[in-house]
Amino acid sequence: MSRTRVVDAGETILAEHGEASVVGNVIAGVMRMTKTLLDGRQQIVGLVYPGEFFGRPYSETTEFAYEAATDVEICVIDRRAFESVLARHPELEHALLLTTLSELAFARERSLLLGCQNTLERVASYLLVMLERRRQLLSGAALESHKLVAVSAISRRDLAGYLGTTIETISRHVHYLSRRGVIRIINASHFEVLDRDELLALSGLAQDDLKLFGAVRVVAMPFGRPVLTIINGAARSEDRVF
Amino acid sequence: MSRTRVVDAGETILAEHGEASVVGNVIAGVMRMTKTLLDGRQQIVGLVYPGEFFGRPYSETTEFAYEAATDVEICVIDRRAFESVLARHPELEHALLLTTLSELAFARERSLLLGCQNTLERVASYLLVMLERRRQLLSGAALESHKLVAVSAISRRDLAGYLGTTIETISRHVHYLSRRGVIRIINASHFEVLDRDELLALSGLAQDDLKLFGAVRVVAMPFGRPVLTIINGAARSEDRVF
DNA sequence: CGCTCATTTGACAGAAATCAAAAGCGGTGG
DNA sequence: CCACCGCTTTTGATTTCTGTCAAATGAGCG
Repeated sequence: MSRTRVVDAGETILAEHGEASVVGNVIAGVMRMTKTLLDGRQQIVGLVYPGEFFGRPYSETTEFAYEAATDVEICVIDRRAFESVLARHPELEHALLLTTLSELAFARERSLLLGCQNTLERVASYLLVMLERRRQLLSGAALESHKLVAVSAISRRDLAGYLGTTIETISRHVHYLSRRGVIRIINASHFEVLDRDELLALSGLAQDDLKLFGAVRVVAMPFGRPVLTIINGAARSEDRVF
Repeated sequence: MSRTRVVDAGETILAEHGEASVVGNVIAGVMRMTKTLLDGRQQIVGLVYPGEFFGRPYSETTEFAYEAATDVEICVIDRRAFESVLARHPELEHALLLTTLSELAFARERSLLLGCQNTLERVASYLLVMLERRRQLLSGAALESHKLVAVSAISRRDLAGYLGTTIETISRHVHYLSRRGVIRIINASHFEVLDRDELLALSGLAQDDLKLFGAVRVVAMPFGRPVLTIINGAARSEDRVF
């Protein structure tokens, strides 16, 4: 029922306001979800990481575009076929509900970021999230606590689009954090976090706000080759529903 | 299993990062969902209108506060009791999934508003949404097309919090729209839209973006007294699942 | 009628976008 | 191995938008 596709960076998988023909999940690489204003201004409303679900079930059309932010390997299935699988497997539909509820909480968390954090706070928040993501991917044992490296998988341009700012502003703030000794710049996409507490303070977020990033974000789907499944922050590999 | 409560404007129904003890739906009035930064800055991440569902199923804690933006009448049920109802009624869980998917699309639409629309565009977008909401509530026959009145149910302060701006900025833009003849100010919360096309142009949104506001937002829950149920823009009253 | 609170209007300041130029980085080919 | 080219990132100067502070006006209400 499903098939694997490799898509080059920049290619569109589903167009904005187009037919919601397929759903699927990302195997490798990162997808971006974008919305565009009439004059061309564009906002990245979400990023889809390996193991995560993408697409729009139960709708004929998409609300935003799904594009490859990096070269991606994805597994796709016809949307209607997927819906009929869900109808036959309530436990899978339940899993999708849990994922969607988490995504919703996450999307609303982003309202806080875009609505009332300044750009320095946004950069700090992003670094904290990248750090958290990395800590989850590496299992507890493999993670040396003194090597707190935040890795940004996407281009600076996409990062700016995601944080609702510009590449210039991000550059300035990253270097400001470096000068203050909060981070060490390894290269344009790798940052060693020297003072996580300070970064948290600079983000303006409450400790509890970061818990959100450890929630269920991945739902193992009944198709595709095994992907990393993350459930409540505990990483397990090689999970497969069917 | 459920009970009706009346809550005064300003009261908190569920606290941020508190126990997600109950879920429910709004019968009358408007609730706001808020998140607060450590220094007190606050963002309204969502509004809950009559007939709409609120609360956080399948989580022990809330990600944001639910407060009464106006005096509200709500119907509440213990969260765990609700979850067990869902477990026994897959069709209800399915309905909740559809609602959650729509809410998610809506939350992401708001990322566009907060991330790359200027404050005038946000005000224009809000007026268009209020107009759309009103057109849906009034059935086709009752709606005189030449009376395009956008009604804001919430205080100016809450509106500012929702649009990620200030009351002063909103005031300036509303009066600018009035001077340009795009709207007529009836009073602080009622605006007659004189030129909907111009408002749409000023919002920067594509026509299709507004369709989103006509999607399923209400799920009839198996408790509470009958509420107005809106399904795909068609208003029906007195619907009840049980 | 006067009180309180919300809204409007004005002046000003600060944050961040924009525009422009320089520097850095990576790949290619001589 | 090094020079060259194109692209991304960084840095600087300037402008614009919008938030902040403060005062005036208006609406609602006892």
